[in-house]
Amino acid sequence: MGRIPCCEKDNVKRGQWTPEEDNKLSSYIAQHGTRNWRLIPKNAGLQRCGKSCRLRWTNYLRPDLKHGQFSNAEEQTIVKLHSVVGNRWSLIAAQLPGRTDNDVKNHWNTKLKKKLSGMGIDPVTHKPFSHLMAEIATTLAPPQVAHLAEAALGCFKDEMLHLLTKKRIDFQLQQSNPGQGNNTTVPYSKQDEKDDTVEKIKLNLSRAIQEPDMLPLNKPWESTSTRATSANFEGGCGVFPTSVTGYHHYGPSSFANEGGGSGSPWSQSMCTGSTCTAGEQVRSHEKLKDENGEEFQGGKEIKNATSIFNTDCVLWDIPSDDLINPIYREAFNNKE
DNA sequence: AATAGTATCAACCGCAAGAGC
DNA sequence: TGCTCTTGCGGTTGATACTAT
Repeated sequence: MGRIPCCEKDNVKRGQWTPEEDNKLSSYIAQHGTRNWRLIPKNAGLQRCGKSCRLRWTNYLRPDLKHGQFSNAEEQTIVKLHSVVGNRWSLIAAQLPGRTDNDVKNHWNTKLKKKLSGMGIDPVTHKPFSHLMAEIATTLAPPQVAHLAEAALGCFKDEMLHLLTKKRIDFQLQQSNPGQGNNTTVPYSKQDEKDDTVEKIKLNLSRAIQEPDMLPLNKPWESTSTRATSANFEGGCGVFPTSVTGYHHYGPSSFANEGGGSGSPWSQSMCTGSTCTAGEQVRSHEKLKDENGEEFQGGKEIKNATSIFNTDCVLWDIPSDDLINPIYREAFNNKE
């Protein structure tokens, strides 16, 4: 028979809230609190679903909310946290007083994602993807590149292909004009040229081409052994699995050593094709282990999200200048 | 000035897990 | 232990505002 609806939809108003409705809800909650959202609309004289009331209150009416633009510092915080926890908007929002998960999510989707993408950084992995894909582009035929770009970077395929096209030209120019190859397309292209990670990835890409189906389906982190291991915290810091190089460290070191670390720049995209995020890899209810080997659970169980961030391995308990990708820093400093 | 395209963000949806019985 | 209800979450949608042509 399916799921029981949370309320009688026929008798429920939907869409934008009016000021009168806001007043009714606010004054009711001021008097009675927020216990039992199902009853609140009834008691407050609102023809709304309880869920809708809760959302309106938490995302808009709550008196402690900020409604203005995101500050530079807030944006930096979002980017940093997203690089560690992925799309765990509630966790990120918990670090930003006055901001809701919806705010953060919207801001990420409408502004920050594009900003990073425009900077040549994959917003999913927070790694500069251009140098890697350019390497691949020099060795593979375009259809293969397109296929792999899609598999590896999912929803950023278009941006990637754009960069690839540009990069291929740059590389060709570089090769034909040695010494003049001033590649300004994307930051970090020089720094990682010898990165053996690239070689490893290329090797795996070659294998992927031979077995195209493996890309979206191969989810090693779902296997019992890998899953268990990947959920562990190494030394108290987050370690994410990669199907290519073992583990990708998503802690300060990987920022400090951007692009030169042991992790695969595309490991996260690789893992689920188009929609994988760090958050999906450390699912909210997976058991995690802290540095003492004690289990805890991510996400919803952690009512006070700061508990994660106040451990000995506080990823951002470090001066932001030491932590954040220099590319980010530059971009944020140039923030319009 | 009109229209089309794009960006923004409030609101909705379904799912999953916790709480309580 | 299992069921129901409630709550929280992340993804998605749609209305509106804004910009370009």
